[in-house]
Amino acid sequence: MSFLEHLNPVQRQAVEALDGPVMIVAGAGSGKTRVLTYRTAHLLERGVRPESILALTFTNKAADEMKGRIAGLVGPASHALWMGTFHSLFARILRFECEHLGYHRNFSIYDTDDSQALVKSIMADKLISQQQFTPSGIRSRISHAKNSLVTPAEMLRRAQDLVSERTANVYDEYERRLHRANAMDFDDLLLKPLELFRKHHDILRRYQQRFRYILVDEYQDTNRVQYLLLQELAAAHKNICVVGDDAQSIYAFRGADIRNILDFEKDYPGCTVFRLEQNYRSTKNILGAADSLIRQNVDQIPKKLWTSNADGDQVTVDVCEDDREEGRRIVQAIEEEIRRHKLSLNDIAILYRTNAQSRVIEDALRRNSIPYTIVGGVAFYKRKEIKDLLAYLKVLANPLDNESLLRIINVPARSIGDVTIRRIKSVAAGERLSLFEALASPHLEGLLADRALRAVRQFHAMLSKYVDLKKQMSVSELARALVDDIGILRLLKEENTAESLARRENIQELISAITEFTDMHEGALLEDFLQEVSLIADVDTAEFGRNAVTLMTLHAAKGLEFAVVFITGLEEGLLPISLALDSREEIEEERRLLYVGMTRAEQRLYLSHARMRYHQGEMLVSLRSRFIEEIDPLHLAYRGRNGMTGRSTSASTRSHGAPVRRPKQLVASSGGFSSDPAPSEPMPRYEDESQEHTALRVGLAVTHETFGPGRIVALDGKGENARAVVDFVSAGRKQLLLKFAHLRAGS
DNA sequence: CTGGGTTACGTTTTT
DNA sequence: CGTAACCCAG
Repeated sequence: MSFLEHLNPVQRQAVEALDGPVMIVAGAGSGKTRVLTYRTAHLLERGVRPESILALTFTNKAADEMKGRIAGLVGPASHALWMGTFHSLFARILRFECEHLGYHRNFSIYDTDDSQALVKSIMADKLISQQQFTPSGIRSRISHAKNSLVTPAEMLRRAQDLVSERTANVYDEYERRLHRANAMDFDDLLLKPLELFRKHHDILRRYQQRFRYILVDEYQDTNRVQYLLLQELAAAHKNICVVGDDAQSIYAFRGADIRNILDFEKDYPGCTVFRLEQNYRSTKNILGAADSLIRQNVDQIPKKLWTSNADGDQVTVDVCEDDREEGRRIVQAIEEEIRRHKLSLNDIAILYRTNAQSRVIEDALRRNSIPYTIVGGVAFYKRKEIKDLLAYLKVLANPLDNESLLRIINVPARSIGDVTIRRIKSVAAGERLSLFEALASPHLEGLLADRALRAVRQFHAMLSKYVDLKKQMSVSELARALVDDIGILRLLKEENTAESLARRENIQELISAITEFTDMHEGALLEDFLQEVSLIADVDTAEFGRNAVTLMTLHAAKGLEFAVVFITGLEEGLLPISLALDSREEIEEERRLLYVGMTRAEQRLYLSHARMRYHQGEMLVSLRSRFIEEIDPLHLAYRGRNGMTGRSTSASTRSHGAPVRRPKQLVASSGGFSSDPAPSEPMPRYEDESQEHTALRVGLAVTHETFGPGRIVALDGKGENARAVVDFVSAGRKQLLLKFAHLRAGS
């Protein structure tokens, strides 16, 4: 086997130990993905059929990439592998088996928003105060209970306080309504298969026989239910191989249970453990910095990660006045990176703790015409117009889906208001009908006003028509016809705002996505498409290919790598985040999160913090994160403001600060940071930047069409975003976008 | 019932 | 700051 030569001795052993339980403790950047792909390829070469291999990854994208690499090694057999996320693979199994559990094959998948809407309406029905208990709080308690296999009855029995009691109450009804709507939430996609396996031993045996080899990536982030599922499936043959790194466990908040990795040796006696400790990704300085940080954690498996890579530069710590300066400095550093190291923009990532932090950074990038892509944020499939259209399709796929029906019953507005909806609900409850059926109930006559009744009947007729049509049409034909019928494109066109036009494009994009899906999967059903979109993660949709800087949360960065990484907002209250400050365990998770971010970097790493930052519209003063103090200063180079180097004043007074060894290479700066004069080579241009406003300067007298004569007091921004602040003689001070303002020189 | 307008409110991370 | 819930006039 030729490809085994590309592995170091431990990696090779891990690839070759095919039978029996195996745990691979894989440090950051230690070639874990390579081991997983080679191991899978090795299994295939040994004659194991691809359908017998179950490989669980953290994102769909990771699965696709791995499939691609395996295809490169062993050819198209890789397509038949069962490779994907826990949620998508078990949803697939449920499509086959759910009838054993009393569901129809066309069941809906409720995302977090759908679940929360359901919780909310149950609370409203039960007259539970939504001020006292928030729907989102109750929803997450229910989810937590489900993942701990606690039933509503058990929860009620154990309830010590009012919240638990109320939650148990809602939980009970929640489960009932989900089932009646032929719907499953995210948790059910794992719980129901477990229930299935436990109730039907014959089915379990079938799957045990099918999946003779199981591989699990990112094992440190599995939760209890996932662990139990694996236990059931692997019980017969014990050919289970898990790969993980306790230092990169960052999902405890959603139930990931570190015990799964710590107890693996106990659960599978006689298992073989391999430790991948050589890092191939980062420089010595980056790895040393990350390692000195993670050492502060008490809960961890001791390990020594090392690298034979070059020393590289020290990790840069940018001390900024405020968040806007942080943005400016990142821009400067990016421009410098590109110029000096000949990197392209997609070698660069900017990471942050919370999505809200992206805005300031985006502003800075946009002002300087640096293209970027955001992973997550308001993802495509979470946009209103997209969710609305998907809700229509969900109703067509599963007419029992009440939540989706409620979402669209009056979208676009068709005169079915709150009162009407409440009456329809009461008819549905009285006659034990789904909402969809209730729309056609004769009992609505006399109960509803004429106008409302007509609207309801018309709505029902339209939906019924498409429920019938879906049997004859392909999914994409159905979607096109539906969009036409709703007239949503026309409505958005009439609105004719920048926003409505963007929405129009989004809807058209969704239609192309559906078309693409139907082209790729022959005979695909509506529910197959809906399942796919329900389970895609933000990272799955990110385009890393195009020439742009990548922005994302630290969580989303897991599993990725970049030549240059910026981690922003290293401040107390932000990283570690304020909500995590009161327990050691939570702070340790924050520390691991930073560790994950730092170990994404290959060549250079920048950490930054701001002394002041806008938080909910208010300027707040923040302290430098304790995590910076914990990093061995040998690996750090500070860049203060105004050319000052060393620690900022606020930090130097902290009692924690042991005498600091002077970093070797302090980089002096004057406005910029480079100690050597900037090369005369021009800055790279990313977009066509118009130079048409260069004649304008501060102090120049100008005239505006409507505001009349005035004088420029400030200029800001570049290209499309160039702005001027002008003092007008009669209209006062205005800020204008030059693109629109058409200022003329002279008065 | 709709739409405009206001105010209140919140913010961790995500399959 | 940005969104979501809420209120009121038509």
